[in-house]
Amino acid sequence: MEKTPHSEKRDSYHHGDLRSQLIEATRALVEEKGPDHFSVSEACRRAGVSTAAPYKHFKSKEEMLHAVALAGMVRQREQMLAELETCTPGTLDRIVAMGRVYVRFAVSEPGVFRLMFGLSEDHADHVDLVETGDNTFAVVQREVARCRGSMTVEETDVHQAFLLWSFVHGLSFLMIDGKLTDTKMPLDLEHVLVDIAQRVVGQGR
Amino acid sequence: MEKTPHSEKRDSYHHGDLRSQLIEATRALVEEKGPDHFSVSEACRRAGVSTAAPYKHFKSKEEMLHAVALAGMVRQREQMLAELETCTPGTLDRIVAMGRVYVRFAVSEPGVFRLMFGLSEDHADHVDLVETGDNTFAVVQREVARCRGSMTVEETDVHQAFLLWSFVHGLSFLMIDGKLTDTKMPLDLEHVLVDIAQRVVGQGR
DNA sequence: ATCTGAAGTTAGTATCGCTAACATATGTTA
DNA sequence: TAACATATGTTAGCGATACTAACTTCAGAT
Repeated sequence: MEKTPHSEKRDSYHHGDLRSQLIEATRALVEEKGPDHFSVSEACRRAGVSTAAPYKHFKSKEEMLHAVALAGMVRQREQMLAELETCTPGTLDRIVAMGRVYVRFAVSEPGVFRLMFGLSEDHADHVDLVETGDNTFAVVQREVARCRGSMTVEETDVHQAFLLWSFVHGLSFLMIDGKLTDTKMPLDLEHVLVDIAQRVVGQGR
Repeated sequence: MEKTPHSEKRDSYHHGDLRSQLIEATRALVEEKGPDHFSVSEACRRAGVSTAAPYKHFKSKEEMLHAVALAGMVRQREQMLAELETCTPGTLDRIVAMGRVYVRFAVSEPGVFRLMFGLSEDHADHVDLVETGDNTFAVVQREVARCRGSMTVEETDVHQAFLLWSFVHGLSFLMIDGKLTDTKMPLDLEHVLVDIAQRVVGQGR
């Protein structure tokens, strides 16, 4: 009674793992075609089920995309924490590392990144998305405070963390939008990240 | 033989001004429903024509959205140049003013702003979009150079202009995505813009 | 052994993007 | 002025899509 991996034919009427396989199919399609050209039908074809099946697990197309977006935020956060492990505490290195992860994620998963931020969906009413985002942002704030040698987050830390976030967020979008062709804007990412970290965190205020 | 304004019934078989009215209807709908919930049919209803009519003027839905995006970029650029008129040359004021316009545009026309940047469409192959964007960016570079007291744009100016652009771009997206609820992040936009301008342009490198 | 509910299916609806074929008006030219 | 060519509308229809309703399958609890 082997379970069906990916999109192969089932031997049993029930699928067994449809929800997570639909999420994976959705994620893959969002990357391949872009979030605005994703279709539920195609995800169904990949998962090898009828087009009505998803509605036993999600109440709409939007909810499927939402699940993918949430998984993306969690992944992004995990990558961030992992990268932090490699840097010594209280240094600018850690700020730079977080920015590197942010941009790297956007570039390697532009479809999901757009889902997480670029869509017109009002994310404000999706509590889980907001919470995960806040959670990640809190990590940045903490690191900024530590650069100051403080263990508690003050208002200046929030301010600086916010400047950093805006910057890497914009940088990520510009990169995945192809606004930075190598010809007209040769970009040394590492250099830029260090530069901005110094300008923002390196000199207080 | 009065021409039909907006979506009222025509007295003649031909519309007379369909192309521009479709663009306007598209723009309005993109704002109201978001770029991802725009439909050609609905634009047709607004313009008071059949659903096949647009295809005499645009070859696809994408091209309609593209036209709206382009118009948006032009509008944004015009607002920028207008605002510059009000500031004395060679001052940080001008940098701040451009940032203010950028963010203000995004906030007041989030739908169009997302069309201009947030979509997965590969804008790189739409020459007109790229050119308009480059054109606007060149203005920023020039202003940065002038802050240095130089009339010619050097590499450092390009670098700094790029940092500024990334920042306001990210800030704009975070704002329209509702990531900055007033409660958790009370944002004094003007203060933030001045701060970032000083950090980036105010001290060379 | 039966019942119940979760998780599939088929079939069908409304909407959408787009095309083909046809209709109408307008401006050019004989 | 009449005929034609062209631009710009229309209707009708196709295939894809999101979603629902009603039915089927199957596993687990009693």
